[in-house]
Amino acid sequence: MRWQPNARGRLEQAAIALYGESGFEQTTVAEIAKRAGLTERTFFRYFTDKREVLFSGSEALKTLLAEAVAGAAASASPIDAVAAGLKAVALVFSGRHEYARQRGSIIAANAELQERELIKLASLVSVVTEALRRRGVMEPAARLAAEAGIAAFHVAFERWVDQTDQKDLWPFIQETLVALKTVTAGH
Amino acid sequence: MRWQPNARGRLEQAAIALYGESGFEQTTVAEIAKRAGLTERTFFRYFTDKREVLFSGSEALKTLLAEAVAGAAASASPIDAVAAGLKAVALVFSGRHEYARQRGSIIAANAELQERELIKLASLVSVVTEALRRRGVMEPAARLAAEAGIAAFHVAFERWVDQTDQKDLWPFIQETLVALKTVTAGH
DNA sequence: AAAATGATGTCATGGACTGTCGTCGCCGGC
DNA sequence: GCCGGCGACGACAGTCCATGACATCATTTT
Repeated sequence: MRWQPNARGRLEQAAIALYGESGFEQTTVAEIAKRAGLTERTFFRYFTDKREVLFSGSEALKTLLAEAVAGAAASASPIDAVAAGLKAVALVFSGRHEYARQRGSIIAANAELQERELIKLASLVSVVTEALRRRGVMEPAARLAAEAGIAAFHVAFERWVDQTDQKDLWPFIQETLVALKTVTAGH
Repeated sequence: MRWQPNARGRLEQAAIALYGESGFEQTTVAEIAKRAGLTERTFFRYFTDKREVLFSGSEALKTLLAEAVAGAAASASPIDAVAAGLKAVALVFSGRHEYARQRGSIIAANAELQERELIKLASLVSVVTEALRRRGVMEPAARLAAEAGIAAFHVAFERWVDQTDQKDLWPFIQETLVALKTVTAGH
């Protein structure tokens, strides 16, 4: 075999390790590649940019979310369909609390990474909006339900990451959705 | 006088013009500086990066928003205080519809710019959250009201930009807030 | 066994950003 | 009025991210 297997995985591991050890800005792509036993050029064949290493999972999340929203009970209201989607997403994170925490602290330390995180969340909003539209929800309700749901998810996720007791993400999302409902009601 | 006045303004004008003419990625900082009669190095003395030119106004928006939320009637609910803040912001955009449209189309054409736009919106969320906290609103209500309000603003702003008839932004925000309330109510 | 394929390396280049230092008008103290 | 500091800018060199073009070579196909 001419090359070691799983080049992508090695790059990913090397990158996350270095981002954690030295910080995102301080680590160069050349260093990542070297630790993975590859070249800088090869890094960019697997990841479009230095940030994308930390976000490659988001594609799978999009399809999962889209399908779960689409598959919600036909009788479910828009926001409940979104909630069903978020529940499916929450399941994926069970047992990944520690990973989410590490990744979160890397991202929290760098503005560029926060930008990327936000655009990934925005792409989730798009996907959910589209799924709701297919369920027959009209604009702007579809977009707003998606925005509200993803915002709740975001807040709930941060709260979940910031504590150690509760393993499951879903209860956090549920609580947050209820709180959101209360707050938008206006009294 | 050794140099022409208003270096910053000239850079801003040059940049926006070039971004509009040739696209954001295609225009180099060297070109911008040259058109402004300055050097690349000077560009980076005024703007932290190539994108920031299009977002320098957001700082003023933050303070305006914070003060308007803080200054809302003491009896106002959290979401109404946010709405009061958004109303103040909306006023700023009266008469800037055309500018908003141009700027919006530049941003829509480039993912990096969308990332920056999103982080600026996120910073508005932070500011509003903080203002609500000072009003005595507890977490997570403060954060959620801020997220919901800014999401509504975002949606309303896009709708406002995408049409030509209605000059005022505020009615769009009002409608969107009502729609959000309906959608989060869940039926 | 020759040819196509695919993963990687090598080389070269452009462009964003940064550090450093030099220049030179301007301004305040004296 | 002279002088030294200050502020705004230019000049220059350097780093790193990112990408294109092409070479290499094991594996697979035919």
